Amino acid sequence: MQPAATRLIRKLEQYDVLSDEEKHVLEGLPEPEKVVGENQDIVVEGSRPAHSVLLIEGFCARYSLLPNGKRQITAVHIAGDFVDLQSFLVKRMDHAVMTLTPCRIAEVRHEKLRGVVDEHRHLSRLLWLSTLTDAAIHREWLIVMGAQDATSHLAHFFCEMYVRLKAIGYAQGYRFQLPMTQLEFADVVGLSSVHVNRTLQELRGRELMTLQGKDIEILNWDELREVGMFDPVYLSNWQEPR
Amino acid sequence: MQPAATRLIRKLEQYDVLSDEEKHVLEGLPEPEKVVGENQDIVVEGSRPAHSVLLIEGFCARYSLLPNGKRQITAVHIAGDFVDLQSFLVKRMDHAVMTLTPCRIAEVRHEKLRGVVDEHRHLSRLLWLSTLTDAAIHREWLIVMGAQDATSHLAHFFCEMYVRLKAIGYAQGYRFQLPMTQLEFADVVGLSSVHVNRTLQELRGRELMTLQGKDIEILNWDELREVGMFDPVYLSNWQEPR
DNA sequence: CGGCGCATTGAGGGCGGTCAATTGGTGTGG
DNA sequence: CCACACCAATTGACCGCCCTCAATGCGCCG
Repeated sequence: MQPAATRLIRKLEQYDVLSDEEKHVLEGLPEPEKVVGENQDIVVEGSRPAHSVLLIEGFCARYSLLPNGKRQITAVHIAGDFVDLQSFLVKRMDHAVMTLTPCRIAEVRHEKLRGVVDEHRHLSRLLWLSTLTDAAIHREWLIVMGAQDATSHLAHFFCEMYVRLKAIGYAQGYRFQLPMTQLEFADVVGLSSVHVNRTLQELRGRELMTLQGKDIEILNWDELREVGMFDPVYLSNWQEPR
Repeated sequence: MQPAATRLIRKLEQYDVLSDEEKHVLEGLPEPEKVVGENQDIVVEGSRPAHSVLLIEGFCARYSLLPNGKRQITAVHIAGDFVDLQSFLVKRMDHAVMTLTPCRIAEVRHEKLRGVVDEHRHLSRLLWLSTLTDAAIHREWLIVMGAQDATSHLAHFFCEMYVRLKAIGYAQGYRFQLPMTQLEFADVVGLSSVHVNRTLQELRGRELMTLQGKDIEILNWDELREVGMFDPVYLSNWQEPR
């Protein structure tokens, strides 16, 4: 079994148990792995891809550029995420996806995906569910963006990334790596990088977390959660097995 | 044919042509219509509904309440929208849905939906697509929320609502009804109602639009679009027929 | 060693928030 | 028909969060 399929299987097993046959079907799905450097667009706005991208290793961001020159990051993707599964059903990309780090990716051709979705009801629902989880994260970001201040917003973001990274085994205790610059944080939370910097100092000063380069340690999970008003249900809200 | 099914069919026909058989299947889906007064919760946060709600007539809002006392509206739904289709696959509602006006709704039981989705690949994809359109709107709201100022944000919101209402025949020329209070606008755009009020005065003062009570008229579409950096592609970005 | 990108700091300003009062429209009961 | 209650819209005053501009430090790499 190639690693790309492993990733995909593990991803969908988050949602429900897979039969051996289903796993076998999934193994045939991804194309051979590719390696991409950092700060590269892997999906271009306005394009009309014939495949979706499965992220095997690394970090990516979905983003849009506005006429006023600002960039808004609308999602941060980690290993195992289907970065643009929606492009399977949607005509044209209304945003771009770039790598934040060097990445290993595998493409999944829509043509093949179509076959799997049409033939395997259960897998089809799981893939649908995976886009619904994306939407749930979008909604949560919207809530935080609209109703929380800078400190709270950043706290929430770090809580979310911690939970998601922990879930795929990318955290040791309360330590994890988040290879993003403060400018990228700023484009996630809709603040200036200057203010992000000051807010990070506040989070450090309150001894909620440390952040040096890419290395983060959460020092006080309970309080960080409270400051960020973070409730992780939106991240793992799928139906139980059947 | 009952009106509820008509609505659902028209909704999916936005995405692709439906066969007579498919239409027939959809006709059997909605339960008898219900009427709900304004400011009522029709989906409760934390609940685990056995049906999804199809909005036949009226306006609804998805919203979340935060520990800090604020309310964030994450979506505004209009006639024809499937208000919580995602609850079909997601365990528990992570937000609530309330009526903004008196509404006519029809429930669609998940049990029945499951049958349709399993038996009809094409309909299944169209329903999936409808949740992807919701997600696209979420992303767009995120972008606007994070990267545009108050004037621009409200202009964008009115552009979006105009295009969506126009598409279902709810606008005459550049006039339409949007039965929301300024406080509700505020909870959409993440501003205080005081500032919304002042921003509306600016939009009026620049002769971009009028707004008296529920009645809106767009006076200068091109400039309103430009101010709001509004590009409607995200609203109708689905694949062509097949 | 020099260059470059990122982090950090300072100063000043503006957008939008909060608090509070007033106006106005609408529905209801006397 | 008027009085009153209630809710939405509006206005004013003041404040604070976050922005912009700009300079400085700092680590990494060629």
